[in-house]
Amino acid sequence: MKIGELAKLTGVSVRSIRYYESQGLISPIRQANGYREYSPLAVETVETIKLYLNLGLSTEQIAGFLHCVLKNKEAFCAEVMPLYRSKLEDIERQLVELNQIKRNLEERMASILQEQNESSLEACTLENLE
Amino acid sequence: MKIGELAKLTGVSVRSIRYYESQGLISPIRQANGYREYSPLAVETVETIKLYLNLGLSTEQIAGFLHCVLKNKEAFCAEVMPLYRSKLEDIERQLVELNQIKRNLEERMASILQEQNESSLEACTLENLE
DNA sequence: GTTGACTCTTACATTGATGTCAGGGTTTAT
DNA sequence: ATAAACCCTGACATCAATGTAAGAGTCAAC
Repeated sequence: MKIGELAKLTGVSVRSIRYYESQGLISPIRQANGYREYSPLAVETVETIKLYLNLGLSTEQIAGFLHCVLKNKEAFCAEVMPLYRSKLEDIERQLVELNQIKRNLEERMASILQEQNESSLEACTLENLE
Repeated sequence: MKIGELAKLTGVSVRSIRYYESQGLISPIRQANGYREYSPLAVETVETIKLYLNLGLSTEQIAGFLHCVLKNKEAFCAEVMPLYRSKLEDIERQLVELNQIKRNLEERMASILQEQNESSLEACTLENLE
């Protein structure tokens, strides 16, 4: 099949499929006219790439084990587990950082609201005294 | 003071201070020789910029309220609270997304470990039968 | 044989704060 | 007066996947 059809079948843009090729993730043969020709298996390949990209892995990381996981179960690809571990550590670091920022934001918001309340209380008191 | 001194006092690189200026966050006067001249108050300005950057706000957003918060308490700067709210929403979206990815990763890791365990159990059984 | 729908390659844009470098002026201390 | 240390502007690089567009070739249908 041609690249446009592969794009439709997978929901991935033509641009992205060509990019995956430039990163060594997929290698279509070329027809006499220069068009890329994909086997039906390419659909699974692209779906697999999508899956790993959605897990936050980079194309470079995916390139390291894609061949293996297309032929075997993940459990038999030794490269996968260490990547998952380090990705998980990344994510946990990001979660810590985001939660820290979140707490800081919430504290600042709370203190703004408190100051505003105090101001309106003052105002009310003044009004009451008048 | 000159830019190098301001950089040392604040721990912010000269490059970044110039960048803040290009974004309209700080406006030193120029000496006859073209050098930037900062008042002592610039230290507080840069520290304040740092604080908001660390909260994840962009220089563009900071530009919208920096003048106000340098003169008043945050609670009196109407622009601040809406920004905090939308930033908090951003962060909560990111937390949801990261947690989703984390769960997916952990599931995949668990199933890999399980398959590997099953494999080694099989192996052991075979050995025992020999 | 012409038009429309594909395809090709190449290349720039996106995002945003920061690093770094080049080429050139200024100041300060020796 | 010279060297070291500073300052200036301008510009490119970073990260990474994707969008977009130009200019050109191919193919199918009418």
